[in-house]
Amino acid sequence: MSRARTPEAGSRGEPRGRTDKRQAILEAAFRTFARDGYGQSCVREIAEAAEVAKPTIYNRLGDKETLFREAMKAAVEHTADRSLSALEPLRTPGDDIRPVLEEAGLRLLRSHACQESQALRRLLSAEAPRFPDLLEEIQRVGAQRIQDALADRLARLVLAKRLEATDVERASEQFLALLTGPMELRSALGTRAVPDEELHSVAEAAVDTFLRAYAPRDPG
Amino acid sequence: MSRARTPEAGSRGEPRGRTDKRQAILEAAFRTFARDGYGQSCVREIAEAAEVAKPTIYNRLGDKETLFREAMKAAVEHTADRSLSALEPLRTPGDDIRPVLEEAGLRLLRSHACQESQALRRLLSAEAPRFPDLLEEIQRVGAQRIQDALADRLARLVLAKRLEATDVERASEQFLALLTGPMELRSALGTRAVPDEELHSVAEAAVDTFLRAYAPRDPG
DNA sequence: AGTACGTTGAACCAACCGGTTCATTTACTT
DNA sequence: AAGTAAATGAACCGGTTGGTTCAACGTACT
Repeated sequence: MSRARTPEAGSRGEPRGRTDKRQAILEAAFRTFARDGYGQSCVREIAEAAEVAKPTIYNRLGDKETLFREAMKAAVEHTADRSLSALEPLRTPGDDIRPVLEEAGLRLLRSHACQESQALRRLLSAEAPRFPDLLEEIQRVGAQRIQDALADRLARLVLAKRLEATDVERASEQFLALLTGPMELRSALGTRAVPDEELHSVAEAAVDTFLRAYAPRDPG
Repeated sequence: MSRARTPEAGSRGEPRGRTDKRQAILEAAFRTFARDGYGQSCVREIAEAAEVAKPTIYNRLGDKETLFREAMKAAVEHTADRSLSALEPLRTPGDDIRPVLEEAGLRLLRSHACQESQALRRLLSAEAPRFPDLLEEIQRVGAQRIQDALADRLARLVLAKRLEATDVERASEQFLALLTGPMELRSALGTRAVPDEELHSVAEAAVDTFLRAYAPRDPG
């Protein structure tokens, strides 16, 4: 039961069975960094958590700094994909757009409030001054992409006269702000797990305010 | 020109000239922690930045950890006071409440976007898992107090029929979310200075949406 | 003048960390 | 079965860190 975690990775195309170890290292590194912070983490502990020898880490990733970078990049792909898929309901709005907005909002919030996502933001925020390029890249494939995708969805709704927004970028930004803004305090900067009912009520309140501001005024 | 930085501190009442040194240490510590992070900062550098000998730090603050705690607590008092004073305009609303909301919003945003405040949030977010009690205290005297004070102001406006809100806590939370939420991306997690015009436009957009959602519907 | 206290610099300590080397073992390829 | 490449553990290295000790110094009170 020591290793052999391979789920069903084809392991073909890659030079050897190395991708398996690499992934294990990156996951353990992210967990360790998230728990102790970059400066307080030591490679030995990461190696232990990954059930891997220390030289293996340096062979595959060469450096504590690149180890950190790769672990962060791997983490953002997980979370961003999940957030993007949360926007799917907006593709098929019903008679009333409120339900799909609430559904999308709730799923965005769940993705935003999950442990991995919170740890990613905490770590990124912490090391941002020392890794400006990493910050730029992660913001681009993370938050920025979500905001742009949401703006696309909102633009469709505006064209269909289901929303009234002169600036969909602004609307997208504010919708996300209404969702994630309140989470900062409620989740204690990402250190407390927020129950799902609370996410639900935050999403509901966000959609409510959003619709009051952006729903078409019927008698116009 | 080596030391003698005392601006005009009376240095009377305190046991010795110690408060002066203590403050210098705390400020230098905060600057160093903000620049390098907690784990990467070393006490020697802090001592140099404070123009103080290393044993002096250990004499006065005993520990790197308590040094960090005290520096953080000192920083939050600065920033929280400034944010609280930003709410003053709401005490004297004119015929239209929009101008005072925009004024308060802009001042909140300026306080939120200043370097010290951003560094404080970054550091707090970074070390939150390791200092849960510190996080709790700072949130209480910082963000939570602002949100409560704003809720008080909004409650007055509701009573005066200038706003329509069934839940002023929620309204306060969302007003702050509309202000600070968009800043996360725009300020690159607090590492980029945001020009004042941009703060102005964010505040304007926030107030606009807020009023659309919470202004009394005249023909009701 | 004397004393008590805080500051200072320097040296010191034990522990730890990032990173490397190397001989040995494991496992896959042909 | 032979060969190759990766993984392993252990030891090792130079550098840094948090924290302490100590003798010398300055300064404020009495």
